[in-house]
This record gives sequence, structure tokens and C-alpha cells, in this order.
Amino acid sequence: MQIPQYRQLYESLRHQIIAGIYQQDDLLPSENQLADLHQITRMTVRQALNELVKDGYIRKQKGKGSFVNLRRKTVGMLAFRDPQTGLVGNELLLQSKILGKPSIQSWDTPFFFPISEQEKQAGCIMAINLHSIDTSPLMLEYYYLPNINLPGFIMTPFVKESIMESLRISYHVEASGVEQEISATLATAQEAQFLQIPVGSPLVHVWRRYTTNRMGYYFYSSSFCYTKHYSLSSVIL
Amino acid sequence: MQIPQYRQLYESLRHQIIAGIYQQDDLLPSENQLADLHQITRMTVRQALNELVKDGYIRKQKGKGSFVNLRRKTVGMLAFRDPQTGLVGNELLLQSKILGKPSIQSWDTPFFFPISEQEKQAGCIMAINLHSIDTSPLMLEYYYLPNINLPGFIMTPFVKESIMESLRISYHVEASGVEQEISATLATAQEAQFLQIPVGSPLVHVWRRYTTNRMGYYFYSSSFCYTKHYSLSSVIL
DNA sequence: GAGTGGTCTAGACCACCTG
DNA sequence: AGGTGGTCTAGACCACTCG
Repeated sequence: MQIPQYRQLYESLRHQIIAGIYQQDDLLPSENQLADLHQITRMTVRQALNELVKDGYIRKQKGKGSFVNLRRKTVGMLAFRDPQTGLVGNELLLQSKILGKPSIQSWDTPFFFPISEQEKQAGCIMAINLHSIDTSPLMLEYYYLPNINLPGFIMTPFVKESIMESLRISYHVEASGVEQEISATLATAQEAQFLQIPVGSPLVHVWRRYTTNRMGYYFYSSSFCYTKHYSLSSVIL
Repeated sequence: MQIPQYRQLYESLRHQIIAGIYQQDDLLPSENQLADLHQITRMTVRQALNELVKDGYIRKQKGKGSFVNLRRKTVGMLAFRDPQTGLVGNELLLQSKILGKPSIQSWDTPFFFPISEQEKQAGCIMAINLHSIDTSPLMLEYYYLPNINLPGFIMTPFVKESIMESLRISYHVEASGVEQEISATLATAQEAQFLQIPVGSPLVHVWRRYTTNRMGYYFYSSSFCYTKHYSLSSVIL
């Protein structure tokens, strides 16, 4: 078996929800109906539906059924949101841009997160990403990648001007979880310059440590967010 | 059946993990062993273990087993953390205190979140909670509770000087999810006074909308966090 | 009363990991 | 080779919802 049956059903339903075939608060077929329809047992259907619940696509109610939920949880990532229009994340025209050339250097000591000996030996690829909406910068991100098994990273062109996308597409490294440390700071000269704001503006500072699909490989980021016009939103179940 | 068997096993294992009987990275008994031990089927054991995975108490690895994970995800809540010692949440001696008397008032207009007609009619219970570590204040929280089905709330003594605890113990209202909006601000005179910090200090400002186990009942909070010495941490899978 | 999701049983085969 | 977790089957009874 290549792809598990519950996964296929999950993807099928997920696709229909995203495509709008099932809409907000629509009632999905019952578990027994789905089981008959796909010629699988109800337990397998339940596994697919429970994954959809976990990922926020549907909600279940005993005695009634499974309903579509379009408000999805943002998995660890904070997404920008316009409090005026209510627009979130991808609905906004977010632009991403790599600043300068990524460089290989030694780790800052002390680094915010504890670094293993192997990571220290390997050195650190540092890259800077600036996210804007229209022409106004919102978030300045410093990425720190242990230089392990990423051949040619600093020479390879970036995908969609995004470090996360490049890791995913070019090296099949995907973030599977995030640990975040959040604080408030005042903009220094450098942050003020990149974000085109006055020195001393309040910024949300987020340190992140990403776990990945590559066992034992972590990477890190330090982000400065200007939240005067757009706040950071996250929905968690 | 009162309490499901998988829930009993979940609580039993969870208790043993918290109590330190199973420690970080310890190997739990295998699914088959747990099934034999508790005279239940493996599928029921798996449901218990999967809940533990979901709540971050253990991790599973195919071919090896289930391992204890003490780094738990903080469900929606941001927990304070001391970057020096690495202490998180309850390990720190966090003190909670209700400031003044809660009052029933009308909702601020406009309120940060959209308010339903029913919530507007009912009015709003406002209460202020201050969280400190030792004697230094860390977080100032304004709670906004729709005055629906909370008889005697403003007269009832609080449980552990905490609004969330009081809702849970006295009214069986429990938060099941959170939507957060995060921004950075500068401390006003009022925040500076409560938090005993200079006016103009950078603060993390968090607006929250809680979903609860009571269908259709939401409550809200607005928190100001002083992050100079302790950052806000959250781990999300 | 009929249908729904929640819980549970007693098996089975598989891919993965370790000795 | 033997044990582990991942997937799956074909049933069952229950509490809840609604007409």
C-alpha cells in the first residue's frame, strides 16, 4: 500500500472543502455513508475525519454529523491580519524579498537557543528575508540554518524569494513544528532602516526554533514585526 | 460506562508522566503490553496514546515505541519563560491577583472583536488580573465576559485569584480554543503603574477570543506583557 | 424510532527497527 | 527473527439529536 486509504479520503475531502464544493457549515456525508461510498470500514473513515478535525477543516457533533469549518488553525506560524478588513495571511498580498546574499558564518555566541556541538562545527547560513504588504514592510526575518547537508545553498537561486519555500522545494526540508519566544522591543537603527519606520518604534520580536521532517535537523529565525497597522494573528484549537 | 477506558488510561499515563514515574525520553510499555495489562484491545490503547501525542506528553516512533516528552505544547496560551534558567510556566512561581472588584458594564464600542447582538444586550463583566513572578509584575490582563448565565459572578469569591480558574470551577466554563491577535505597544500611564515600569516601555499586547465548552459562548481578554526579563513562549506541533 | 458520532472488540497484515 | 507502531476489517453497543 502506497498511500493509506484514510489519507486518500482526507485529501479528497480537504480538496473539496478548499475548492468550495463543501462550504462553511455544510454537512458532510455521515461516517456510514462515506464508508459505503469508498468501500472502507467506518474506523478508517473516522481516522480521516479525525485528521480533518485536528487540522481544523471540520467539526463533529454527536447525533448530528460533521460540519465544514473554514477557520483553520495556523500551525505555529503567526499570520498577519488587517483588523480593519479582517483579511488574513494569504488573502493579503504579502510580498517576500531576500535582502543581500546569504553568508556562511559562525554562530553568534551565545545564540538565543542552545546549539549542539555538531551544529556549532558545521557553521551557520544566515539569510535575511523582508515581508511587505504592497510597499510597506511588515516583518524583518533573520534565518539561521545549520550548514549540514544543504549543498550549494548560498549559490542556488531562491524559490519565490522565500527561505522556507527554498528549503522545501530545493532540499525537501519542511518545518513540522515551531517553538516560539515572543517579546517586545524598540526598533534599533538597523531594524528601523529596513522596516522604514522611526527608531524606537515598538516591535514584536519572535525567536523561532523549527523542527523539520529531517530527523534531528532544526533551524532558527529571529523576526521583528511592525504591528502598528497589521497585528499578528494565530488561531489554535 | 461513565468514563471511557481510553480516557482512564490517558489519565493514568499522564499522571505517571507528571509525577515523574516516567521521565523524559523513557520508553512506555508497548501497545500490546498496555492492552494485556489493562485488559483492553490495542485500538483502545492507541486512542489513549494518540491523545497523549496530541497533547504533547509523548512521541511515537514506528518500530521503536512511545517515548515521554516533557516539553508540552501550550494550548493557545502563551506561557512565560525565563530564558536564563529555561524554566517555563508552572515551574515558575507565578502569582495571580485580581485587581479591584469586577464590574458589569456595557461593551466598549467598537470592541476589538465583533460582538453579537445577544452579547451586546447582555452586557459585559470586566475584571482585571495581574500576574507576577515573586514581586515583579509580568502581565496585566483585562477580561471581558458576556453576562450570560453567570449568576452571582461579581459577588462570588475567586478561585486561586484567577478568572479562568473561577470560570472553570464555579461555572464549569472551560476554554477549548483561542484566537490571538498580537502587537507591540508602548506602556501608557495606567499600564506602567500596574506593572511598575516606566511609561513608554515596550509591551506585547495580546487580544484573545476564547471558545468554550459552552456552545456559542465566547469570552475575551486583552493582555499587556512586560517581556524585558521573561519572554512569552509557546510550543506548537 | 431512525440516524449520528463515540467507544470498543478481536482479530489481521504491513513497514520499520533492533539484536 | 521478533517486537514495534501504522493501517485496516467487520462487526457491536451506547448516548445524543431530531422529526
